[in-house]
Amino acid sequence: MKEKKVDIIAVAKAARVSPSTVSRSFNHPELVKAATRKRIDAAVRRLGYIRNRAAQTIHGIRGGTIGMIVPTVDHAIFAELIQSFSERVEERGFTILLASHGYRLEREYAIARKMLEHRVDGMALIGLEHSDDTYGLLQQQSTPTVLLWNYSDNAPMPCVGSENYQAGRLIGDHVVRLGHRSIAAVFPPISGNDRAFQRLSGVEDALASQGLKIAKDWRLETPYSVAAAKNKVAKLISGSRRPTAIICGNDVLAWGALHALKRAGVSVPEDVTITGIGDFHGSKDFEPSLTTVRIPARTIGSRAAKLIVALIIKEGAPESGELVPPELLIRSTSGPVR
Amino acid sequence: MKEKKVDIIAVAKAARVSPSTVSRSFNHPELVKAATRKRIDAAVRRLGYIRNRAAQTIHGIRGGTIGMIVPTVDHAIFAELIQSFSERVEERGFTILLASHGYRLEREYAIARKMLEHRVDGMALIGLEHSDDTYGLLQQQSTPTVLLWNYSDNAPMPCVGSENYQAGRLIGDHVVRLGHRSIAAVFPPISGNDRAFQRLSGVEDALASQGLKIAKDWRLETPYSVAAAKNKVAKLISGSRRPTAIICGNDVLAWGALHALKRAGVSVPEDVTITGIGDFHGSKDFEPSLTTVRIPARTIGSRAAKLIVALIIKEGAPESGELVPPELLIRSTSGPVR
DNA sequence: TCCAATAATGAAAACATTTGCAAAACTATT
DNA sequence: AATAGTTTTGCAAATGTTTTCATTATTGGA
Repeated sequence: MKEKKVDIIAVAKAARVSPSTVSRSFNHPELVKAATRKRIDAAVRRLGYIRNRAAQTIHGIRGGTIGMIVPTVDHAIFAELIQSFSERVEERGFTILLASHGYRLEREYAIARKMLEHRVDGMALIGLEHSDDTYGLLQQQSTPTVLLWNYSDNAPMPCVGSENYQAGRLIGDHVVRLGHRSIAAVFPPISGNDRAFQRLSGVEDALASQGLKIAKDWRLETPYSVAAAKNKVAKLISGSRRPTAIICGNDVLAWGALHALKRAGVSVPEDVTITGIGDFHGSKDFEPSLTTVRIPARTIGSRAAKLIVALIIKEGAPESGELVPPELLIRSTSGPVR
Repeated sequence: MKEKKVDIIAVAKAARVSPSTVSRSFNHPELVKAATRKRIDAAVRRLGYIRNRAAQTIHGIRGGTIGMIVPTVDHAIFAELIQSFSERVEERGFTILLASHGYRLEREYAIARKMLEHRVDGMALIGLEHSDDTYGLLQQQSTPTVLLWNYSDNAPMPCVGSENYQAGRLIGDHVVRLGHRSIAAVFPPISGNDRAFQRLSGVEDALASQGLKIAKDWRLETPYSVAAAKNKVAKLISGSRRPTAIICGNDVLAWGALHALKRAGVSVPEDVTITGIGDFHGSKDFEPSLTTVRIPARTIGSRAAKLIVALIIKEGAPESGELVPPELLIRSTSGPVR
């Protein structure tokens, strides 16, 4: 029966002050006498009062939420990114409103709109490829936005990330430098996924610089999963000709490849070189330890968090974004062609 | 300069109707004439108007957000859970407000409070172990809440998950049934982690039923990471005596163990049996394929989503929660003691 | 003790909506 | 053409806060 709604007025009554004073006691505590404040706090506790952010958001006050839209959360790499981003952003008093679009860009637009309805203070999107509608929406509302994961000098909005092209290039160069000429590639579908597309371009250009090319039937496309990659690669190596190197679009696919090879009794790197991209948790400790390109998700996440917060509270923010360079990690799964 | 704030009144003016009509056209479209609605829609588009959810939340209307607090997002298993939960919840028009507490229960309370300030429509927490304050808060505010991941008949709130004790028991029984007597365990820290604690209890009871016990120095505690587990296990097997089975608290730790063993040239399962818990993506396709207990994260996530939505929109919801049984998966890393 | 500062509080307007109720505009029926 | 009914619309009050401005209380000199 005590189900009376407890709002700031109820608190005011209980503390025998006016609502204004209660409000002030929250937002500008230095303006209210210590004794009064104590009385108010007591009332708050006694009544179990919880402030209504919605009501203050209405006054143009920041709500303290940042919208984040990712393709999916259950890829190791996004999970890492989300974690570091949200940690950093929480430290500064923000909470993230998270949603996933499953690689469907129209979904992304719809979600962004919804988040704007909730009056998020800022937005974080993955990658540089978004629908014109999405870009238009964000621009028109002039919502502080940061693009994560990918970096490009001429991105339409501040971005923090690596050049995925560069990552592909690094690994491609490494592989050709080892003398490989029969090279296969295993990549995720590239539609709606500019990261994958650019990595692949980087790899292709690296090969092309030596006049090399990936044969059509060695250009495998598989969903992001160990199982799928393992399958595809198992089939690949059972063929009559076998590549001497398999470049994978990310570490998860590389793990799949490694398992397929182990199962088939093919030794790595003696018989086949395998490479990944990403340097996910676990890649270093895989046996054999995976050669890959490190794209530092945690660093990106926390730099991006810092940037978006700066943009939101406008402290002469560097609107430009930040390039976090990828790094080639030569470990045990790659070796000279025998 | 067109920077005029565009609110419902601006739209009303542009469409030459009253604000009430605009509002109605959004919330009860059937009450406004088709022609008028069209005019309003046009105005909305022209002005780039975006509704202000905060202003409607104030009227007691549901905001369409569900708060979700997890220990961390970058553990494979939570990522999977979050993904399936959020997918299902988004289908029904909700968005999740996500935060992580890093296994610190006081943080969880603070976050929960903040989410309540944002007037989330419901809350989702991981596990059954929460501070009294948190439970009290949720109860007092009578916020629809669901506890994910763990199930217990006498949980104080509806929960959807598996009995982690049961999971531990299954794997423990399996291992002793294979004849193992020298058994080691590798588990994550159990403080603030009731899941891990219960799994371990299950395992211990299984062993105890045969009069077995895990030696103190074979009871390894390691953070959730392949690297850490690999390290610990490498040290373990280099000792003079070596266990014939290593039970790991989750699949990630088991992967670490497997890599350590491979590195040391110990064969699995001939020399040592390894088991995990969780059945994460990739465990089945590991070489050798990991024996584990499946705790179906996706199923749990989507059932929980369904439940919380039901609780929110009160459709005679089954307040009780749901038990999703774990399942023993005997694969290639476990075998009879030699 | 009185006055001027200064500190603390309250009243009322503002914020962007929704909604109950009443008025206005249509339709159909005679 | 008038009436009764029905559909659309607008007015005004309400929602839970914050904030500006004015008012009251307190304090420190003289």
